[in-house]
Parts: sequence; C-alpha cells; structure tokens
Amino acid sequence: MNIGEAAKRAKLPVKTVRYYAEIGLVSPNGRSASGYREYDEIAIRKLKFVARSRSFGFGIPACRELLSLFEDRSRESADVKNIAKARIAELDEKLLELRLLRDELSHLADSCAGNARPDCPIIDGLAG
Amino acid sequence: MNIGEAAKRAKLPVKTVRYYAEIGLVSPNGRSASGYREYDEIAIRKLKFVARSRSFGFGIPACRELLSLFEDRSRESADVKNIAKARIAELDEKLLELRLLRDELSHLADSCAGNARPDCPIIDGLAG
DNA sequence: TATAAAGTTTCCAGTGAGGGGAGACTCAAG
DNA sequence: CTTGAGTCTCCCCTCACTGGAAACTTTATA
Repeated sequence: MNIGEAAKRAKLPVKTVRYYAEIGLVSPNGRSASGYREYDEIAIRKLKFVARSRSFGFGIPACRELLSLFEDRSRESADVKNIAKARIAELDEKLLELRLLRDELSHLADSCAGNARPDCPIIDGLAG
Repeated sequence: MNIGEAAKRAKLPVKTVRYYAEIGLVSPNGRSASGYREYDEIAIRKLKFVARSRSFGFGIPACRELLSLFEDRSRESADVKNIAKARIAELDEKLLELRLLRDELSHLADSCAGNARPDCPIIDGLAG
C-alpha cells in the first residue's frame, strides 16, 4: 500500500507519515521498484497507535518508548503503567498551572470596568 | 544602561532581551558609540510588562497588542478587557481539553494491573 | 496511444520563542 | 598592559511538523 492510502487509514497527513518514516518512528516495510514507500497492515497499526498516543499528548520520544512496548509482547504492564503515570503527573502539573493562570487573569478582568475610560487594572496588574 | 543590567532588572535572559529588540517588541532607546544597546527606565518597564504578560501565557502577537495598549494613555479599558477575555476563553478551552485527556488516560491506567504480566489495557487503549 | 491528472519522491525553508556557541570587539580593574 | 567580563553579530539547533518546488511514476481519460 502506498503512503497516501496508509495516511488515510491512519488518519494522518501524508507529510506526517513521511516524517515518521524519516525519523525512524514508523518505517515503511519497504520500497517499490520506483521508490514508493510501501506500508503493510502492521505498519498501519503502528501509525494508528502513534496517532492516538500523540493525541494523548505524548511526545515523540514517549511514542517511541510506547511503541517499543507495544511491539514487545514480553514486556510487563508495569512498564507501560509507569509511563502513563508520569504523563498523568505532567498533565496534573500543567492543569494546576493553567488553573492558577486562568484565575489570576480572570480576577484582573473582573476588577476592570471594561468601559470607555483608560483606568485598567489588567494593564496595572500586568505591569506588576 | 547596558543589556545585561536591563535583563537583570526585567528578570529575563540577555538572549531574550536581544530577541525582543530584534523583532521590534521592545527596542533599546539607542546604541552607544561602540554599538552597545542602551536601555532606559521606560524600556525596563516595557520589558517587565512583557515578561509578566508572557508568564500569563500571552503570545508575542498578544504582547505586542497589550504593549501598545499599555503605551496608549487614551485607550479604553474595554479594549484591554476584550483581549484578556479572549485569553481566558482560550485557557478554559485548553483546560477542558487537558482535563478530558487526563481523565481518559487515568481511566486507562486505573484498569491496568501494573504487574509483571504483559496484558495492558493502556496499550490496548492507545491501539484504539 | 497520447496526454493529462493525481500521486509520490527528494530537497529546502519556515514556524514560536528563543538557546548555545564561535569569533571579534569593548570596557573596567588591577 | 593584561586579564576578565560584557557585548556584538552570525549561524545552527530545538519540536513536530507544514508548505512549496521540481522531477518522477502511476492511473484515468480522450
């Protein structure tokens, strides 16, 4: 199967699939006589796996690690769980940070009249 | 005042201050005879303002806009408030997205034994 | 069969917001 | 006078792609 069909099956842009091949994340299983990348069902599954992992916010290095665990039938589920837990901790940290940011900004916005006069607690707040 | 002192006062890396000058976000008020950038108190205030705005997650374009409002003594507070409200809406959207991600991943992790056996609902979940 | 359209290839360049470092210059202190 | 710190410009690197150009292959149509 050519890259276009593979991309469609994995719901990824062609450019992205090519990029994943280039960085050795998901390689095509070969090349045609004319140089076209050829993908089989196994490669498609890996592409889908990566697409979904990326959508969960895993970076490429984490995807690489997850993919190796995905491919390794003898790995322990604890290995995967540890990666997931680390990612959840990252997400919690990010969520906390964003919540604080949101509340502080919201507080500033609430105290701003938002009218035609120039006094603005938001600007004052940002000026420190 | 030289760039090093200005950077220290604004609590920004020198590289960042130089970058802000390069993109015309916060320009030094002149150059010395030998070519050193020179910053005055007004430039320092702008640097601090940008540093704080960036820490609130505003991008460079938004900082540019906020800075012009900061400099414009005749602007209406409503103009500022609108920018802040848009940023809050962005933050809310991002928060919602991250919360969903976190919960879904957490759910997967909870259903994984995390032991020495290879069965792993996380991998299965990521595989779709 | 000829040709046009679509698909694919490689390579180059850019994104946001700087970071790292090289090599040259300037300034202040000892 | 020298040394060390500060600064200058210039270039490449990041991350995860995205876009475009020019050349090639494959497929569909006339």
